[in-house]
Amino acid sequence: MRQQCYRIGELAKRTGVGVPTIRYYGEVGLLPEAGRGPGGQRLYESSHLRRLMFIRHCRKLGFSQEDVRALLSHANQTNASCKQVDRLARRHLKNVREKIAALQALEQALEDMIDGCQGGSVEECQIVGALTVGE
Amino acid sequence: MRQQCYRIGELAKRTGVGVPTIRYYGEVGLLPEAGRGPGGQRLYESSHLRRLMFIRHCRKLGFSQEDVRALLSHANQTNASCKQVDRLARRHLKNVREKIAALQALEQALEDMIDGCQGGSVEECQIVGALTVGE
DNA sequence: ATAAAACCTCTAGTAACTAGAGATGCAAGT
DNA sequence: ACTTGCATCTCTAGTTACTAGAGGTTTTAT
Repeated sequence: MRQQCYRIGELAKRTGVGVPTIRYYGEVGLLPEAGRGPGGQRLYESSHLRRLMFIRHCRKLGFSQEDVRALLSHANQTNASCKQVDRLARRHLKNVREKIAALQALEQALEDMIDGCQGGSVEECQIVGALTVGE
Repeated sequence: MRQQCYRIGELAKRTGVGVPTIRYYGEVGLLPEAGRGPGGQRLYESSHLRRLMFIRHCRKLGFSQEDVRALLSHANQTNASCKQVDRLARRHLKNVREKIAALQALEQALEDMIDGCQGGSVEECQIVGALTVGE
């Protein structure tokens, strides 16, 4: 009645997280360190698998490592209210929206710059001009 | 008939680039190293001022350091065609648009997650659920 | 038995700065 | 002349989140 064990490569395949990255997560404490086999290899259990999946989803959604830590600690207190989780998600959404807005402004500026360019020499180039004078 | 000279703090004030960043740009070769005064202080000339402005505008538009290097070298060959510059700007615009699209997908995913959350305990929280099961 | 694949540790590199320590330089006030 | 205080200097290390590589051991398959 022993637990199912995965070696690091197996875990990598099942989660889509690279092998070095898994080791790295162990080092920085995102993923508890695994037990070791006789030859020194890491042996992970299904709890690791679940946790690593969770981490991967968070990272895919762009949460920072710090956020992931917080989310993990909240997610494991099953009885607590999910207010904190909600708050974190909303804050992150706000960040994402701000980034989008900034990038859209950038997009506009680049479009204007490119539209102004008629070809020709650098001397007359609107792009270079815009970058030189700016603002 | 000597050139106007700026010390690093003055340059920082005029360009809005931080003092350590200016020194850093010197180190990595984005900005030519300045001459030194008797006490060893950097003394910049108006050419530095112009170049630093150019760099700052580029960085504000999100060009990478590598891009800035390329833009600078093109901008200084005044007779060359501005094709390269145009190409760089377009490539960058493409990157920006891709980033926007990715972030918008993210935004949607986060909105869905947050909308599903009814408050209550972590155990029933849709956010935690989504992060755990994912995909 | 041997060869290949997977694993191990450790160090260093990425981008683009930012922060800090500890030592001078310089201009102004007493 | 002296002191105060800000600006500047050099140098090292830290940030984020990994990724790459060297060089060695273990496991697995033939």
